[in-house]
Amino acid sequence: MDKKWFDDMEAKIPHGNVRTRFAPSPTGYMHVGGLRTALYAYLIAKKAGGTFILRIEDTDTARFVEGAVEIIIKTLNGAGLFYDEGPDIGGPVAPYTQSERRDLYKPYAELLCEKGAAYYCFCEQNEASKDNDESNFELKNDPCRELPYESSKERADAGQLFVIRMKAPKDGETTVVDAVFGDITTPNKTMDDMVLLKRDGLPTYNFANVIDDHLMGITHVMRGSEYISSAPKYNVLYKAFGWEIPTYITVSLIMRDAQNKLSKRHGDPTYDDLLAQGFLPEAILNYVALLGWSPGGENEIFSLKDLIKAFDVSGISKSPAIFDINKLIHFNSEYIRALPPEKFIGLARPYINEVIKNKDISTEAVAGILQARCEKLSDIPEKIDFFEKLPDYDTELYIHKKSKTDKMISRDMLIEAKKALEKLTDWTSEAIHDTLITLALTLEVKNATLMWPVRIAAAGKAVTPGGAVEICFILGKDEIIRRLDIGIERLNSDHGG
RNA sequence: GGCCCGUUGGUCAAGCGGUUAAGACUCCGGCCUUUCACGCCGGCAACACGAGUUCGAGUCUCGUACGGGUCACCA
Repeated sequence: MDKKWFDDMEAKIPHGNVRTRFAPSPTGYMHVGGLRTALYAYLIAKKAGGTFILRIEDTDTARFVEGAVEIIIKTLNGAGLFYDEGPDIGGPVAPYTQSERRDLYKPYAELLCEKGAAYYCFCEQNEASKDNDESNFELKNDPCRELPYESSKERADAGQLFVIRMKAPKDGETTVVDAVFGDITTPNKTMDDMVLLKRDGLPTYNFANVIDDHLMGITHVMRGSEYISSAPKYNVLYKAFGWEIPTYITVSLIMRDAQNKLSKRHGDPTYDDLLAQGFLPEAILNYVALLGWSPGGENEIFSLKDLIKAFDVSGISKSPAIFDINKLIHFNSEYIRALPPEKFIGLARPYINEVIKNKDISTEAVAGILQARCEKLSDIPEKIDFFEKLPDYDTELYIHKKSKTDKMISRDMLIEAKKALEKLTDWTSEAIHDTLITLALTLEVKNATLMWPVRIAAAGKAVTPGGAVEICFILGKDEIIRRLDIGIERLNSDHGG
């Protein structure tokens, strides 16, 4: 490729103050760690008023997954991490999918060969190094490394199959500067001649990354710590090209426990799994932001907007963090409770309708008693199933020490409650409440002595969302009278033997 | 095995040479209350270990141990 071509490429590079990218490989799902990387990259860009870019790294043709790119796009948009440039929306350095950029990489690899910083390698694919022999870690000297450039080029041009490898320095050391980890210095002799361009003509991840980060004008490169040992090699490439090295921001892994990182294979939930389990995107984002990053203060609740303001690279932790579903649940219930009621009703409706088919039962009213009481939306069905159908409960439930009830007392209370409620024409929460409270007063029993049996008869469950009054109201007069009768009947027959 | 990185309660974490070592989650008490939940009050629980440096070390240095990452024509 001639010099002009390279110059043209250079000329196209945008020079924003801050440009970050999320560069996932389309695997078919988004894991929690990926979401966090995307979030941090987004935050860094937005905090600086910069540009956030989505780039798809699909140079492994063997791993093509149908619909995987759509999942990534859907996730990012769903989480509110809107990118300014990307495969579906384009941008100044399109395309943003590496497979569509395939012809860009080879000229750069060849340029490196020409400069003597890389070489054509004609060896058979080395299957030995990818096997499982754990004792074989030696860096081998590639015989093609010493081949003269001109003759290699001729062989390649003549159609002989080849890969292009980087010529790693043998002496000295390389220092990588990382915004999180500081300076990391490694001896160059531990660097291998990594493949830049594969036999199929496509670049390796490592090479494509360097090329595209440069060509897209990326200023801050964010990635997981699994790439930290490759960073010295990136520096060698940048140096060979004479390009400016971006700011590296390396984040530690998210683990499932002290030994293993979070993985779908081990059954750890992906982002979509979490959504399906009834977690809110905002809660997931908030939790994930705090996994490996600390704002310093005592507040833990951050909207995306708040995060943009608060985020700072200096708060990123070097040590890995264990994903704790309990804490996520905590965030989720906080977010659910903070939702405007109309919003909550909308989210809860499908879960409520799952078990409640009876049209007389108000979804809004059920949602009302639920909002403060659910940690995940998926908890809803089992909490409210009794509204639809009175469970076949045990009369032992009527015995409650703190409320001073036993079966005898409960039966009497139900009879009194039935009488009082039957007379009630104005079926509102207030009216039911007043009626029952007045009744307790008249009977000279504590509120609980009356309320407990009524609630048990109404719900057939020891634990319910909401109290006797709310449940009565929601079920409606007819149904309550019917359930009170059932309760009385059960207690009678229970007693009579 | 080489190279690199990490190590504050069960978990997330604050802490940047002098603190009674924050806070949150979990768990356990108590209060509130018509159950539960919410809310409020309280409690359990930590600087991996060993040498230095220093008047003084969770904080600095070096070792040790443990854990992780990486060593593919995968990303």
